[in-house]
Amino acid sequence: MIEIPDKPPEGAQKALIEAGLLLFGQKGFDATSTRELAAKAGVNLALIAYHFGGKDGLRRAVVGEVARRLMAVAGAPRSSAGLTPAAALRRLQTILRGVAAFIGSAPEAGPMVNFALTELSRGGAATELIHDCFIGPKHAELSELWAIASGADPDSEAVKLSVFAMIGQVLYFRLGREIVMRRMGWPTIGPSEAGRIGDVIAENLRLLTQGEPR
Amino acid sequence: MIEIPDKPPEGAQKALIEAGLLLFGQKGFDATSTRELAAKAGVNLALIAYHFGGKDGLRRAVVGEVARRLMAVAGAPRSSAGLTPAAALRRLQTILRGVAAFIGSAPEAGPMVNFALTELSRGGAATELIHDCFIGPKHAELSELWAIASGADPDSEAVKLSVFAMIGQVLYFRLGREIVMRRMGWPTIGPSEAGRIGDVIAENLRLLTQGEPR
DNA sequence: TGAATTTAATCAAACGATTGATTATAATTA
DNA sequence: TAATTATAATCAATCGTTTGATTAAATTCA
Repeated sequence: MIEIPDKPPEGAQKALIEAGLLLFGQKGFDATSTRELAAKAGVNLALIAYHFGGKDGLRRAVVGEVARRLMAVAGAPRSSAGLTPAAALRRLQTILRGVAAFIGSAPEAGPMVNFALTELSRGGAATELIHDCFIGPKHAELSELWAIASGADPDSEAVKLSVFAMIGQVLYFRLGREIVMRRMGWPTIGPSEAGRIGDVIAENLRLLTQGEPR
Repeated sequence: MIEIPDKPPEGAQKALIEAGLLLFGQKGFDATSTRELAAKAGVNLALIAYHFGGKDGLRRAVVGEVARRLMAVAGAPRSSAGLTPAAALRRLQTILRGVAAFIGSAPEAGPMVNFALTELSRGGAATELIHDCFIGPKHAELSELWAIASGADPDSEAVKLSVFAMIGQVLYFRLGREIVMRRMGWPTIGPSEAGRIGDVIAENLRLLTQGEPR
């Protein structure tokens, strides 16, 4: 069972969790040794077992911390009742621009996204947790906004799938970072490039929600 | 250096590469032991060193095989000269529908996509290879089609980014498979579900390329 | 108050198990 | 014959974990 700490850990625990988030995300769980973790955290090796019961306990703690941060980033769910289609679109665009900026250029986003997506694609125990406390509610909120903006039914399959597709768009710019940089001829993806990615996503959003259905 | 074999391997080599593709994709490279690989391949342990020089050599061989298969799936690049916008859109939709069907429901797609994306996100030596012989040319072809369909400049940043976003859409349905299934209430993603995903992507494609620019 | 005890945290060192790799020899195959 | 595969043993290195000792603060008790 994975639990979400209500308050951020401190001291050695915090150092180990941060080292885990970084190294697990960069190299993967199995490629990271406990000694490496301890060294990166500046902490004694035995503290992994002491605080988390073992390496896998640290993995669970990292998952919990990721979930905690994601919830903090996402913020409290805002009601979209009474929004005009234009306002709903604007809010969608703002959210996606924020996510694109964070995911594209925030230095801590890389390991976090890598770690989370690896956990998800391997179908570990993290799947349920991350779904329940982040993706589930957030997807529902985005679907509602999408429905208002486009005039469709929020519970329709097309809307729900479109929202997933929209999420996938953004995530790929982190996952395929190297490829994108190479192909675009960008030396890096900084705030400026992330902003231009956000522009394209926002424009896509407008076209997808405002276009005439056939 | 990674090389692409011009003809598919046979015998023990083939068995080992297939085991590698499966296990590396499912559990990750470092989580897979050489003994596990040999057992899954039904082959003796020493043959990994004999044929590939070691575990990492097998990894390179798997990358080469993935590149070979991707090129086979992608097929020869077709010229899009002289296409009408409507025809370009149709071809785009057909390609994406095919990719969605393969990625969404083909059983061998999971480990392959997992493996390839892990290699890409870790920025290993595979990045260059997969980019040069698959993503690069394919992205150029798709950009050309997109440009014809939408009337934009194929070399514009917006078109190139839109094509990446389009690719990201499709990939996410494999990577976030478990999440999508859970949220959609689908027990699995079979040909039927993959088809409906393809429908949404194709419709999105139409809206994105045919919508009025602002 | 002052001594005794408990508790939590940290440490260096070592443990047994597993890892990838190597070796020599035999059997098989083309 | 030459290339390939199987068998089985062994290697050094590294793995995750455990151990017993040490430290410092908190608690209890006389």
